[in-house]
Order: sequence, then structure tokens, then C-alpha cells
Amino acid sequence: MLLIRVRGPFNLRLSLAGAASFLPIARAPDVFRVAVDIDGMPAVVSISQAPRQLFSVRASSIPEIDEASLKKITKRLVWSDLDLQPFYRLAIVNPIMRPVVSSLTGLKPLCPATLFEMAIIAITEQQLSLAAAFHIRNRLISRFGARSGGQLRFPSAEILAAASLEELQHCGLSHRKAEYVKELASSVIQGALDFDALERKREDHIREELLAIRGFGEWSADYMLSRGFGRPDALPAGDVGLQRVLGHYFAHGRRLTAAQLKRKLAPFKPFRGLAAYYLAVHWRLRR
DNA sequence: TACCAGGTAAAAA
DNA sequence: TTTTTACATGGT
Repeated sequence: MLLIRVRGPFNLRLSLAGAASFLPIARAPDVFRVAVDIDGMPAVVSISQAPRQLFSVRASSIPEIDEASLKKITKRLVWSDLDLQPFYRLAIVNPIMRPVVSSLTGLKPLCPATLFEMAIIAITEQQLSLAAAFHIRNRLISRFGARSGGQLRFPSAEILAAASLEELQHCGLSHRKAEYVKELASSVIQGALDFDALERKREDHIREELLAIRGFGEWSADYMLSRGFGRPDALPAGDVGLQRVLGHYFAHGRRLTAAQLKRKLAPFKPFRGLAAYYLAVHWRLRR
């Protein structure tokens, strides 16, 4: 077991409930359990929050685990480099945002285990409802995922690149999306696309690279910057879900345009995407 | 039953 | 160059 200290306020239970509020599942888990690959070895990482700002992290099914690697993946899963305090300082002086952050103190968006998985998530969620995309992803996982410690982990780029278009379509992807997934997986294993190297670049550079991927438009690039790369200001302004939710807070329930959405979130720069997430979770949990 | 859902690339005009 | 179209599944 490994203990990790977190910077600033963080409430894991609340963050899990926030994440679950977007999915068609009955109840949020209280332990963050993710099947992953650590240095090529399958493992299940279980993160729970001890009193105060400590996590306990366990990795099963590996006899010897490199502590640094485990720490690295954990930091990514819980976005631990993000300190919420500067965002809260901006939020509490805003009459609409103040009650939202005070009822959701410690909420953080949780990240998927890998950027590759996040990229596939972005593709599956294009245009479809989150519920539909959720079921499609689950079919991808049960069809192509490898088992580690009794849990299925998200299929690797190698597996998805080798899958046939028919198999991918059979999971519920359109023919076009099946092509996107296969091509993206191929360029990852060929090294033409290196998400880990991208992570260290500047935000605008990452965005440009993402837009060059076939199947990635503005929405997917910003969504991935926000949810995968953990850039708190990145904001998919064309997002229908956000436009509707923000409409409840800023426009008497009328859906906002992309430009209006940006304008309403301008006071929270450089945390506009995070502010949008707080409003979306607040709306879904109706706290 | 339709219709819309946290879009995009490619065809058509 | 700009506009229109096809497309997957799930919930209402």
C-alpha cells in the first residue's frame, strides 16, 4: 500500500459521485478502482481516501510494483497536480458560482487511466448521448479488453489497431467511427502519435496536434485537453450538454450558444473548463 | 414513433 | 468556398 498526499482540498467520494452522475449507473462506487497496465504488467489500482488529504493506493496482481510508476498513474487518475484553491478564490466572488463550489468543495474531475483511452472516449461520445456512448464503450471493453485480476482493462492500441472494422462496428460504432478508432490506434503503435510526449507541450501545441487526428474536431480536441490532459481552462464551447446546463444557470433554461457560453465563463479564466464541470455536476446532483 | 443526443468528414452545391 | 448529408445507440 502506498500513501500519497494531495495538494489542496479534495474529496474522492464526491468526485466519484460527480463522475458517476454523467453515466447511466445506479450508484457511485466509493473506491476508485481501475484496471491498468503498469510498465507492461496488468494490475488493478484501488484508490480510497484516508482521513485528511491522504490516499491509500493498492495495486493487486503484481508481486513487485515500481512505486514511482504507481504514483504516476495515481496522480493522473485523480488529477493531483491541480490545486482547487485558486479556482475557489475566483468562484466565491461570483454570485452564481459561490453556492455551487461551496456545496461541491473538494470535487475534481477524474481522468481515465490513459490518454489513449480518453481519445477513444471522445470519439465514442461524439454526437451520441452519454448513455449510448457508455454502452458502446462497454461493448468495446468486453469484446477487446484484457482481464487483469478479475477486472477488464481498456483495450490497448495494439488490440484495437488489429481489430477488423466489422468487429468494431459490431460494438455499436458507426463505420466512420470504427475507422477513426482503428486509424488512431495504428498511429499510436507506429509512434506517429505520442500522447505522453504531447503531455509536456504547451496547450495550443497539443490542441493543434489533436486537430490533425482524423476524427478529431474542435469539440474532441478541447474535450480531450480538458478531461484527458487535465488543462483546467480548456473548454469545449460547442458542447451541447454544457450549453444546456449553463443555460439553466445563466439564461433561464435557454440553451446558450458557444459564444455565450465562453462569455459567461470568462470570469473564471484560467479555470473555465473546471467551472463548467462544477456547474454540470451541480445540476446533475441538484445539490 | 419520432427525435434528439456533450460531432465529424466527405459529398454536393 | 460554403452548405448539406450520413451516421451509431439509448432515452423520452
